[in-house]
Amino acid sequence: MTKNLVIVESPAKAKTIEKFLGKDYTVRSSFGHIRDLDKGDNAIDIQNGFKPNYIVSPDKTKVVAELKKLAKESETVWLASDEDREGEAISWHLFEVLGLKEDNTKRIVFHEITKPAIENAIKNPRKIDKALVDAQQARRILDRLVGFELSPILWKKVKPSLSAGRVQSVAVRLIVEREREVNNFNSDSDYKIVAEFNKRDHSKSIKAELPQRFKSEKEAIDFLTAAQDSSFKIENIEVKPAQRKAAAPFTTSTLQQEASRKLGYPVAKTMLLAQKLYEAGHITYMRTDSVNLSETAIKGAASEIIRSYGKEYSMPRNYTTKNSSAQEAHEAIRPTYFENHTAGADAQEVKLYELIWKRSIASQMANAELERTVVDISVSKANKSLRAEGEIIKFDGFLKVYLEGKDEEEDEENSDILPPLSVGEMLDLVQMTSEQKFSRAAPRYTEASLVKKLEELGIGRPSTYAPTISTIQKRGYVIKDNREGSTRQYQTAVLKGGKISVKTATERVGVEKNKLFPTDIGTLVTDFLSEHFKQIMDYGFTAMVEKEFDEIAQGMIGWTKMITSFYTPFHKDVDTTLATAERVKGERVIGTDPETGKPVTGRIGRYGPLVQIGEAEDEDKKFASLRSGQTLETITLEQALELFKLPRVIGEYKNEKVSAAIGRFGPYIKFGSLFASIPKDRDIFEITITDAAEIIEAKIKAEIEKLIKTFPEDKDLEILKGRWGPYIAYKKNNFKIPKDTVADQLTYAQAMELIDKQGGVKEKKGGKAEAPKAKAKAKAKAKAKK
DNA sequence: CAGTGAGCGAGCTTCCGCTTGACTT
Repeated sequence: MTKNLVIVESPAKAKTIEKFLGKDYTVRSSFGHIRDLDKGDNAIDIQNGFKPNYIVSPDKTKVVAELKKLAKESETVWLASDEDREGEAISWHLFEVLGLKEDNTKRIVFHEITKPAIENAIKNPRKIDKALVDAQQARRILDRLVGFELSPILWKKVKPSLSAGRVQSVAVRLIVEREREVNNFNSDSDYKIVAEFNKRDHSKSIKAELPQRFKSEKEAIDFLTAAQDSSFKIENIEVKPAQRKAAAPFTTSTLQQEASRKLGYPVAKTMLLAQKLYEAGHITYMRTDSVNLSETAIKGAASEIIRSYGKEYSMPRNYTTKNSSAQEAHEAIRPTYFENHTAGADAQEVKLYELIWKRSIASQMANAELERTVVDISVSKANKSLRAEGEIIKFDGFLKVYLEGKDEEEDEENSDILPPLSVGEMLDLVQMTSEQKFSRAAPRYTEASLVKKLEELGIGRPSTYAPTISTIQKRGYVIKDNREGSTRQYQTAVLKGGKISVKTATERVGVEKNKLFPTDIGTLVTDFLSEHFKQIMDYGFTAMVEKEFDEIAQGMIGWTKMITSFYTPFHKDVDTTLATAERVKGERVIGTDPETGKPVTGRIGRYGPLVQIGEAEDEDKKFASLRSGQTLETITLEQALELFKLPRVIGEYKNEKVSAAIGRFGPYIKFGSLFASIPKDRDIFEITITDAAEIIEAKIKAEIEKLIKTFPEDKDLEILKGRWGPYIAYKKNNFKIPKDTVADQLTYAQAMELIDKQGGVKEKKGGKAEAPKAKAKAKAKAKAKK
């Protein structure tokens, strides 16, 4: 029997709060939402005012049963879910499902998990805000309607199992459009002049740059020629104080960006590690859009800063959230205890904690005081001056612990420390260089920079950024990929020792690592949706409906009215599209095959993008799959024709035919029934039989080494060596071997016991990726029999 | 894991947001 039952959303939070409240209070968690729209077609009764049919989520039945029991035994139930739209809805669903009574149910909210905040909340209970709940219902229902009416159109018109939605479809669109920008970008170039001078006494050197750039190489060389006979004089020195301010403490989005820039973590990894730090009590909640810090936190940071760095480094303050879509139910992400400079269970957690600690501490530290110096150096024979810039730090302030990273490497800044200089001083030229510089297209998105963009557009929430990124990759709309880039020539000219030498140099361009690229399906679906559902694909759509949700929350408009006025025209578009739109295959004429004179076309086939020689009705038409990194939109005729040169027979080895081709996992060599991947540094078209033999032998050796042990008792049982060390393979299932067991000494009985302990052999479920493949195989076999 | 690319066409897929485990390679 408990007097008070408090329900929060997260179990870690429940644990902390229970400590604050004492023994009269039992604190439990709902583990987020407990109820959702039913799965199938009867989730929303559209005819009947969009009446939602909610069911308790299958994985929540246990939690709900327990909460129900506790609620019945309690005098008062305190609904303490988050203070935002979703949190209010969670409270309402709890009220409904647990069968609570108005007179002993109290709704409370707090933005920070501190004792005063919670005590204050208990003193100021209120009722469930039904208008806010309605806003959430509108949000939920709109998302379901959009997602579950658009996706089936894609199944019919593009490909089965695809998906579309308010958030994901726009995320893909961003990537598709950025890719087109990059591919259509016409780079132009100009010429940058940099110079290095010595002081007359040769004590120090100074780097300077011409602030303007020249449009042509001729102008640049003319300038160097003028400089050849010039003298160089300091005309002006300007010294200005400047300040740098620390960045605000982390939100989910900025944490993901910074962990990506500084630690190279994908967003999902950052969230996983942050979750662990949170559960261990090291940091505050990691899904937040707020930069707010509690008073306790600000005080804690200040005393830690004073203790570690001194009083002059402390500058307590709070930040305001710029993003208007923020709901601010939580604090910023910060260490729970600032005195812990390090925390975490493994190296990766430790690094993330350190980042959070530094960022939070820095946000409470003094501004850095700088002194910027700008020096103008005249060139006597030219009507232009060079500029040298220097920066010195007078007081480091927050820079002592932390500086925010940047997304793009900018041109190297010449903000060195300048030596003492005086106006009128003459300088000696060491050398002056003109270099051709090319303009760059907007950079492709990384996972983290896409999150940043989505947040700017108000699309998605802290809890969904990482899942959205993973969904659009899982659906095959987007892939995270690398590009080796290509070389480009550029012109340079150097003036040194009174002579000008001109030369052509090369640089590497277009190198990409872990960037998001659209696939052909992603491009196709984006174009299709943009054509038929302009409104949903509009970058401002979410912001617009958010405004309406706010109006619902303020009681200015009923939620069914809002949904009706959205749904009526939307559903009409759905019907029209279903009835009139052609099935899309992304067909494109690439060119003509010079050998046969037949057209070469590209399109999306059942198994992905392909190129074809010959018309559809041609008996002898030929197909070839595109290689990874190639797209229908950008493939050239030359590249397409290349694809038909495979599979290629290399020769014979040990009386078996050896051929090379490209499969799902890249280039491979086939030798009898053996497949061996071709290493990345070998070209599939140039590989010789000697190279092939080497690869084959290496593969055979690896296959033998892979097999650690077999058992006479059961030939299905094998001990294999995998990427993560030894494991047990049995009837298509894999099982772990405990670390303290020596794999090659396992007996049959021990192995079977391990299998049993780990749940035994299960029928392989038709996983999403597997099912269609298995089906295709079965079909291919059926065909072969005929 | 790997060479297909239509077609009989069953029955399935799918959204966004709130939370953690329970899984496997």
